Amino acid sequence: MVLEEEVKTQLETDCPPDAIIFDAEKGEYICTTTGEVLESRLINQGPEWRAFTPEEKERRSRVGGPLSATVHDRGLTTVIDWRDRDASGKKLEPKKRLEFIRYRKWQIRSRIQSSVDRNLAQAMNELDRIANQLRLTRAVREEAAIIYRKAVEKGLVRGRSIESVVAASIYVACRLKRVPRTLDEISAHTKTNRKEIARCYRLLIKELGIKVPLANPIDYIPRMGSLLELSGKTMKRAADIIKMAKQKALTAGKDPAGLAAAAIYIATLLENERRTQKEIANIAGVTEVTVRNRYKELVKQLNLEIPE
DNA sequence: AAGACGAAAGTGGTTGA
DNA sequence: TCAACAACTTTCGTCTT
Repeated sequence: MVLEEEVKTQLETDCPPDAIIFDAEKGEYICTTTGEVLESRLINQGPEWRAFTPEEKERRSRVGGPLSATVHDRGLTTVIDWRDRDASGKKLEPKKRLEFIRYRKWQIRSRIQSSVDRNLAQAMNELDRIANQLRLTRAVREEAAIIYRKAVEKGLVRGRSIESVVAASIYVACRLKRVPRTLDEISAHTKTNRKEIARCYRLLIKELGIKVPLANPIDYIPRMGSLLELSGKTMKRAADIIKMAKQKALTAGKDPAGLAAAAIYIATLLENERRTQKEIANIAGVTEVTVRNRYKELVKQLNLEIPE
């Protein structure tokens, strides 16, 4: 990506630009000489909406950010900070300070300053942070925000860390929107472990009555494929293999990521775009052994001919 | 030397009594 | 709550390219 190349030259470091690699997964720039993580600069997908009708334009083109479920108060207000400091961080003079206390009081009165609000404010921060690192689309974020809101309203967050419930909401949103992210990927960006997030995830589906479509290995292919820099043809091939496997009911109970990995491995062999099992396994978040096992199964059951 | 393969033991999560 | 169980991981030795 051109953009990333540009960023490399702007990073404050002694590393030569061509020694820097970009980890698209984490959104980090890493220096290959020192192993140092230089900066986690991510493209923030800002307001992006279009007006289709004149009325819409009228309504939407007024000042202020877009309405969004990912901001706790839907992005409508400015918050006066509780610290008695000005923008540069200096203490305010006593007189000014009193003034601000007055302002703040009014602001608090003018909003419903419930615990729910405060919880949401913090949660939406977390959500944005994690979603940024996972490079999730706006649609997924909105979905996650809505799910989280419901969870708060149902009192499901009490006794659990905000972060883990947020992470679980994101996971649910990903599943619903068919954006494959594994629990491991999500937990890698949080302080909580996978187990806790999985527990929250189960709670969410149960309590909110959410029906989650079964994870489909095919959904993993485009992303894994692009990380491996495979051609579209190879990805198509991998998808076909999964389809065949599904018809033969070979997919039940198997880790979808492992299946996708195996299908990709086979496709690379068939299309002569060889990748090692290790490369694929790393990206899929499974081990070589699993790739191998699935690969063996698939080849056998589908009677595939693997060229030398 | 790196990759592929497979056996064997270990791990974490689910299920069912 | 516990044990059985399936899928997956870890580890390691061997074979292949």
